[in-house]
Amino acid sequence: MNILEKIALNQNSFSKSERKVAEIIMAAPQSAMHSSIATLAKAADVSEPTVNRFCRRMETKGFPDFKLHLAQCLASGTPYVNRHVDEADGPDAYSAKIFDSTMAALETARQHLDTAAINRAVDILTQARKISFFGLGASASVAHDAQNKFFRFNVPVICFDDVLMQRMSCINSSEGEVIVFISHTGRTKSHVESAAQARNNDATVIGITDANSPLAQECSLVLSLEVSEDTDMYMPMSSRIAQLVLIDILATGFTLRRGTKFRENLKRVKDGLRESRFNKGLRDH
Amino acid sequence: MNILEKIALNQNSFSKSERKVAEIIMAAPQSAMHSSIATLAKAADVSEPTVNRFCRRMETKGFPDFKLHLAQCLASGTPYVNRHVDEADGPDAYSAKIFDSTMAALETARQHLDTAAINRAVDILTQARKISFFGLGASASVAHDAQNKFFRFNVPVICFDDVLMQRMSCINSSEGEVIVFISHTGRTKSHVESAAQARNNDATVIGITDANSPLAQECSLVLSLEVSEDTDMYMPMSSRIAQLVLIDILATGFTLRRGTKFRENLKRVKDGLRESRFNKGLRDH
DNA sequence: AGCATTCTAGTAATTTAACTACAAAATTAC
DNA sequence: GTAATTTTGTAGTTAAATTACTAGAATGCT
Repeated sequence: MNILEKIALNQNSFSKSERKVAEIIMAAPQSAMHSSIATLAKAADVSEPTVNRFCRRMETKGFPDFKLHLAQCLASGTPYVNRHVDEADGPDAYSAKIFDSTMAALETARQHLDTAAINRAVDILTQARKISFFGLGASASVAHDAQNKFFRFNVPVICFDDVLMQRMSCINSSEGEVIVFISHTGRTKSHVESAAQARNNDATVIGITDANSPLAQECSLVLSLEVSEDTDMYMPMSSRIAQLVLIDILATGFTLRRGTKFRENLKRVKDGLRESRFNKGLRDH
Repeated sequence: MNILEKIALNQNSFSKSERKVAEIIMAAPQSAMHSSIATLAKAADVSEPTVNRFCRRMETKGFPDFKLHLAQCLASGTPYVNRHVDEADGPDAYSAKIFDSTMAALETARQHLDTAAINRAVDILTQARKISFFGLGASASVAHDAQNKFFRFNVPVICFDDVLMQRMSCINSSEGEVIVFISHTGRTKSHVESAAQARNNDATVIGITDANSPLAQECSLVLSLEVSEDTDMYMPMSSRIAQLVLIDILATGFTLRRGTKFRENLKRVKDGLRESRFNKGLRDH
């Protein structure tokens, strides 16, 4: 937890002078960071040891250490203590909050990433005869994106965002095929059933989903994304982004595994897009 | 520029003792951050003022200030100075690097965000009779995602990832319609032409694209995303993520503008998804 | 209500860290 | 090889942070 959040959280349990210190810091963390203990104490109208005690209560070694913590949590842009979008927020506020919560989600996702599982997934994908990506709702666009990425690798890849097509595809699946199910909750009935079907046909099933979900039970390999509390107001936000980054990681692992020669393919695809562009066309859409 | 990069950059122009200091810091920035000037001086086998002078040369106010800078650049996880994926990288390394570069991209995107433009875009979207999202290639999945989000708002929304459908749709467009073109480069010929067509029919054209592109010229409003150097190896990565976050921001702005009552709609949509789930179904896919 | 106990805050003293001024050594230029 | 300049270190100074102790406020108990 970052230090400003911690201050905000404990605000109730503070004593009178501690609250004064907290307020001064919260009001202008940037300037608090650059103040000496004496300056800050004067600003909060308390004594220096009070400030010091405050720092200690926040589980830091002392004032200088406290400033380091403060610096770290101010490092990434706006110090929004509360990442939840509020009704009264203007464009500045809600934009910053959404960026904040997205980045926080990515940070936790990174920390909980199981690179061994990723490595195994890359193994499986590189050896696949055919790769399918299945997603529904918000996860459908992630599946589309995955298709777009793996399509460039010149491997048979397909993407379905439709329950029936997914089911049919699973019924006809066979050994050597890899099916990647993308689902944040892992509780979509049709996904669970389709995954079971595919496993039955000896296809390999990879789940990008919650580790403790019914879908995870049916998978040969689970890539779980621990995303910090979804901040979304009734909409998937951070989870989706984390899934996309995971796709990027898998795609990168894939190209690295395939070696240098293979990467020339990618360049060809990219160059091939040029003529559909107005000059300067060096990048993708 | 972050302070570690700056040190790495100036490494050549350092004197003998300065280099010693630099090396100690680069080798263990985390511990340097928590050291006193005396400890660090001893570790580098130089005198204290040398360390102090080093800090000043790095354009900081002194040692404590230097430590703050250090803290800030160590704040977001691993201090990978080089974020580019290397052939020799293992799963740990490339995963970390992709997370790093994605987050760095979001950080720059946030800093360059034009919230006034966002506010205007929200204005336009809330008043639209019909909203269309157009994307091709990697941007197609962003368009799909946008559709998924705005669909929940119970407004007429459509998404095309096909050149011909996009063109036809533009030909039939009229006043009151809003068309959002998503394109990283803004140089896709068909997009530019379709946008011009739509403008001709008095439809409102919003571009999520490069501000200095041909497409931007044709737009009523441009939302540009300044994304730090794309780290991708022949594939779009960070740009896409930033676009999605922008969609989240627009969607959030939309719901806020529509007010509390409107938000009950969203809850209904969410609750409606329940029965397609195995118990515990509180979230989207 | 009054006394005691505990918790809180401030003063003053101490310790520690950071910085300055100056001098010596080393490097470079001529 | 000497002078000039740059680099580095020593010693002293100042400032900042922390500790120990004491006064005051709040709470609890009889």
